[in-house]
Amino acid sequence: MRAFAKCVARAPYHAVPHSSLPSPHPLLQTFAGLCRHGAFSEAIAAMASLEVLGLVADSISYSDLIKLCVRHGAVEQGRLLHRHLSSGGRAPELFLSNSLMGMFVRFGLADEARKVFDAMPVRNVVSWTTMISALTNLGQAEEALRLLISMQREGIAPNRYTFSSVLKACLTSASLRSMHGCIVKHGLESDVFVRSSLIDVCSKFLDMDYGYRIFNEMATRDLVVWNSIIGGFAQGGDGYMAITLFTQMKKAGFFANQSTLTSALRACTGMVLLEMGRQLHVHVLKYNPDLILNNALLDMYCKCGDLEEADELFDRMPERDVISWSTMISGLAQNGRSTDALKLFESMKVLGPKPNHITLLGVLFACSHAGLLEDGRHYFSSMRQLFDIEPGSEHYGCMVDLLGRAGKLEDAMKFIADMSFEPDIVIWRTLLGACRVHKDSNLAAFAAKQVLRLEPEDEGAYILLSNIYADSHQWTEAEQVRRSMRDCRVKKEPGRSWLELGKQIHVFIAGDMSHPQADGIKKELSKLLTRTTAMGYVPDTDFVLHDVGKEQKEESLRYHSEKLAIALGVMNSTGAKPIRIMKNLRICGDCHTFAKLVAKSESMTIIIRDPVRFHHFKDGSSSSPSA
DNA sequence: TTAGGGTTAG
Repeated sequence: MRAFAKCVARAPYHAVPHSSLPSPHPLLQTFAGLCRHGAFSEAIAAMASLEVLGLVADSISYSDLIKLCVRHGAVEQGRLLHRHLSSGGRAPELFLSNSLMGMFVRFGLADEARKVFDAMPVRNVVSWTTMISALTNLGQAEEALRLLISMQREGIAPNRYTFSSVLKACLTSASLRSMHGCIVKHGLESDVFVRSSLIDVCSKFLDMDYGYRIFNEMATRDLVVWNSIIGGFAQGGDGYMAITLFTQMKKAGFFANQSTLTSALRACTGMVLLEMGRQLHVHVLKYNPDLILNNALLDMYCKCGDLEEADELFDRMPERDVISWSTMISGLAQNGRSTDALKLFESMKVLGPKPNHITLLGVLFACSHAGLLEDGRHYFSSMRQLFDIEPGSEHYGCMVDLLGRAGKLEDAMKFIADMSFEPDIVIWRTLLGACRVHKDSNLAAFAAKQVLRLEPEDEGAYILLSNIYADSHQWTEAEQVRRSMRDCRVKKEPGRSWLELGKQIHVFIAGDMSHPQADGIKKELSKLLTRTTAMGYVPDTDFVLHDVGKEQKEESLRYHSEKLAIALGVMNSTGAKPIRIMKNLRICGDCHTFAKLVAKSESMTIIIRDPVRFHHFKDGSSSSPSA
């Protein structure tokens, strides 16, 4: 009733008789009709005639024409329209200026949007929000925040649209919290759009406690909010939390969309949960998965070591972008199929999109892990010439790894010295690792000092340095390093291996026999040791770095976490599926040999993933030459 | 006429 009364009140009781109004120019009527009916080219042509005659049409027609320019992606015509509306040096009216800004933003022409904005004599909240949103999307955070302050100085209050946009411009946890305070002051803290932005920004700062609190305080949630919180945990590395929330979301009655599934898959990838990833794949098949979801699925199979499934998916994908190709190339390389990775890169050069710096990282990784020194040099030197990619520190790191593995420590050192920028900690760590393998304690000491200069609490450097001294039986020096480690309160992260059996995850720590089936595992391990010893396995006590007796060393090797996991895997294996084991530290040389022989004696496939790569053991051979 | 979520490496 109230709406009806309003209409009546606005009705033109004293309308001017038609005959007394000047009749509009016929061209204006034609122009209005063309705009209203979407006749784009004709409307633009008519606009040129209006210009010649010095006629100005009505705002609704111009607004329709702006929408048509956007729909047709017609940048030049849009500019023409802007010029037409600004003719005579006057700014278009507020509503039209806002629309023009929106049009330029959609065309990615923020500078031109800014010109419209600056020329406006009056601006409303939409004008300010459009400009702020354009700036945040361009990463011009400071300018966006400056505009937020200016608009308030001019007496315009930001609304839910403004805050949803400007939150991306918070670059520190502190600025996020102060912006949250501002949102509360404006009474907008319960808006779902604002909250999902808040949660998203929290995840960027890895401040998920704060994000989770905001999420929990919400009375009503929509799918995007669930996606923000699940995505936040998945990207922040807390896969367990992401999966838990994914389950809760489904219980709350929401249906996962492509975005949700992408995050859930990322969580599985992070935790190397192949079985759960496969279950999600079944879920994905209900949709027509888009490129991003397929890429996430591809990455999950690669990172979980199921290359057959990854290969098949890659072939089946209806569309592949640079991420798909890079994922597959790195996946092959990480799973020990470097030659296939390089073959795929060669076909990408012919059939695929232009490689980017990440693609080249995968290629160099493939070379370094297969010891393909010359290929590596070739690809590295071709980066600039062929692909216009400037090598970054990661690419240099791969080259140092490649030279280091090949035992060319001096070349690696020279390579570092020739770098145009300061070597970072990763490069020094890589050199240090190579020094350990090739037992160059002098260079190792130098590299370790560089690492500790950049990161005084780097436990890896202490351990590697101590290992080098222990390898060369310099026990006093080894002990000295361990003592400085203790002084700095740096502790060695314990080796941890885990495997999925059904829906259970079994975790083992070196020497820890608290597993409920510990007795069975011990027996199985003895059996496996007897069989592998008969095949020539000799415990490689070089990998035990304490100054202890031979028997003690062997005892310590026997219960390395990956050996315990292998034993449990063999006990529960039907032989049909590979045994998949994950490890938090790099696999040691002794366990590498042991796994290879167990795979042969038991006729099984064993796949061990360490933080750097996968090791596939089958028929007594391995995808990796050594640890 | 203005707003929020998902993919490769590290």
